[in-house]
Amino acid sequence: MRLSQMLWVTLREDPSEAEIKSHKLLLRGGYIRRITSGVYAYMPLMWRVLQKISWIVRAEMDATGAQECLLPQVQPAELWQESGRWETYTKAEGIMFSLTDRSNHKLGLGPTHEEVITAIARDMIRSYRQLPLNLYQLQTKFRDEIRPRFGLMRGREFIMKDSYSFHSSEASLKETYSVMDQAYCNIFNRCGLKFRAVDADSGAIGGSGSQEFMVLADAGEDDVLYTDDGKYAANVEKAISLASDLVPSAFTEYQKLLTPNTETIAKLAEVLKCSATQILKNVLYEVTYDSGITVLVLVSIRGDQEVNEVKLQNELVKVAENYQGKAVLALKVPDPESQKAWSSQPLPLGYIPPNLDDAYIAKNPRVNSKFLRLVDQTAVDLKDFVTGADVANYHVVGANWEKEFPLPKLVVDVRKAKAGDRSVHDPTQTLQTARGIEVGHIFQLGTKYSKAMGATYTNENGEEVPLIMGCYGLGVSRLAQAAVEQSYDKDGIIWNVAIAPYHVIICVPNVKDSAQMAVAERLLTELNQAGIETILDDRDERAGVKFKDADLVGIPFRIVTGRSLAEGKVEVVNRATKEANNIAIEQVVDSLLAEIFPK
RNA sequence: CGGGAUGUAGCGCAGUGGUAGCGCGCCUGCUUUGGGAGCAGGAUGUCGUAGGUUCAAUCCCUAUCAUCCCGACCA
Repeated sequence: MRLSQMLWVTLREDPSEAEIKSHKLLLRGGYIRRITSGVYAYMPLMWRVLQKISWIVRAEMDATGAQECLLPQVQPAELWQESGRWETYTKAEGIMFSLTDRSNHKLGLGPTHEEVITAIARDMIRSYRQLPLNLYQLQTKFRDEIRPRFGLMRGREFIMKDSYSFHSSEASLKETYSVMDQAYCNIFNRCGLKFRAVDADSGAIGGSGSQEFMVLADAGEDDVLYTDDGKYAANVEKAISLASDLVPSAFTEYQKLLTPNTETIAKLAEVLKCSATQILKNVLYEVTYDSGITVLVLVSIRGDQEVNEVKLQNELVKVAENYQGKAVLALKVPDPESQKAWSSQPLPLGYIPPNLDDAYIAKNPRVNSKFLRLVDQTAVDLKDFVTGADVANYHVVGANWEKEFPLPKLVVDVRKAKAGDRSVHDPTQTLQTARGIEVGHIFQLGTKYSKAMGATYTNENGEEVPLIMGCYGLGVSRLAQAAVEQSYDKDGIIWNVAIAPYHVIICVPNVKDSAQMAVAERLLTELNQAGIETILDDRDERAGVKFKDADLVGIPFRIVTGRSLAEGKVEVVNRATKEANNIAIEQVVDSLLAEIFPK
């Protein structure tokens, strides 16, 4: 390929729309163009990178015995209604693009493919003899994200590898799950990424065990907690830890104290000269179920701890049937405006007790007449604690469960683990924190979808039972940008050889010098014939421009057919190290073969 | 969905109640040819869109659309 014939435009300055380095570099390097929010065109260089990653993914997936297929992007609402996800994926914060066809049928653009694959499995898998089975596809996914951002990091249209496995036993599922775990590690290693596998929440996809693969980078959207011994790593959404020790309370007598201007725990602890661990914090949430019922949730938790909303949401899903629902549509901390909508009188914000009276909300038909009261495990052990007095500017001290306040019946773990906490597996280890970009997520789904959609097979005993499933996702386009986020310098991108759009770029300092061009043409042919993907910068530009552009796009090796030609040599420069060597023209191919495909 | 910001040439940005400019890029010519060259000449704009105020609006007002950022943050 010759650059003079390629549609390729680099930018000197950072586009104002980009915030993080990888996004700026991909735009400046002419790799991507934004078409609308969260939707990008992949230009020729980008497409080569994506293809490289795709081939690595295919190779590793095929090696596990998985089979590639291609499922439809246009999916009927009926399938999603069967699984129970149509509502949660299209209403409220739902992320599925949905549409209606000419005959008034509802359709959705596939954000994921559990429904489609389960429908196929239901039709095609009849016997345990066909199991286990693992199908995968590489395809564009559509998700109407609440807030697309950072270029390919969170797009509304993106490329994903997803696979789905089917089993006749939990043991078989776990075996494939662990094979996928290994395959993912192989993929990320081959792409040259620094990553970490972490315990994860399974979210709306559902199921039991799940693990995320995080590319470590400060621009990542996820917080990862881990221990230095390498034995524990988890997404903060899922992470567990030991809470700090409870400081015994000095308040032995129950009394009500005037505590003005202590709406926050920090101020209260300062005024009362007590530890935040002795305070019982009562946090109000507003949850809306898919049944349309809104419930006000009062979470009591130790003052020094915070609520993990993902864990809280999982608890709320467990009790959804009490409110005729199956799923949570929205969960939020109500702001003063929405409080007005349902409270009969102003709430004593900052001074709320765990037994906040249902009378505040009982008269409003728009919300459930009673608070749903939850208490976090950490708060159950509190003695002689401090909490709100249900009146502005007053707190009570020396309070106890079942004496002044009834202990809520629902005891849950909704505590957010944080850096510095002691680890559960080894209390001498403390949790460290890092930012990560989620590029892969593997799940043990179990029978959630097969049961909902009636995907069964006949087992050894002649019984008809639901298929046991696993699913495994990998963000191809996100991985590409994550690789950039992890590997660049002041001059531009530094691609790993395995996923670089080309291995080598030949820069001709002066295209009007026929000797330079002749050598460049010869090397272009020889290198490509040797399997080294090479591009020739034959544009009529000055050398400096070509060097800047070559650095910006990050091709791993640069050949310069310049002044060293006098000695029958060309200069070979390593993009990552900037190391330059003059190598005899005849030896260039062998030398680069050794660098690019080391034994 | 809430909050904030921005829409002016391909990109980055100025600017003004009297019909618009800078840098880079682009085109032509000459010179130059190892780290985004120099000189000379040139082209490019419904000033996001729609209303309103005004003798006059890119500028002021209203609405709308788009894009980006922050938040779904704890009593």
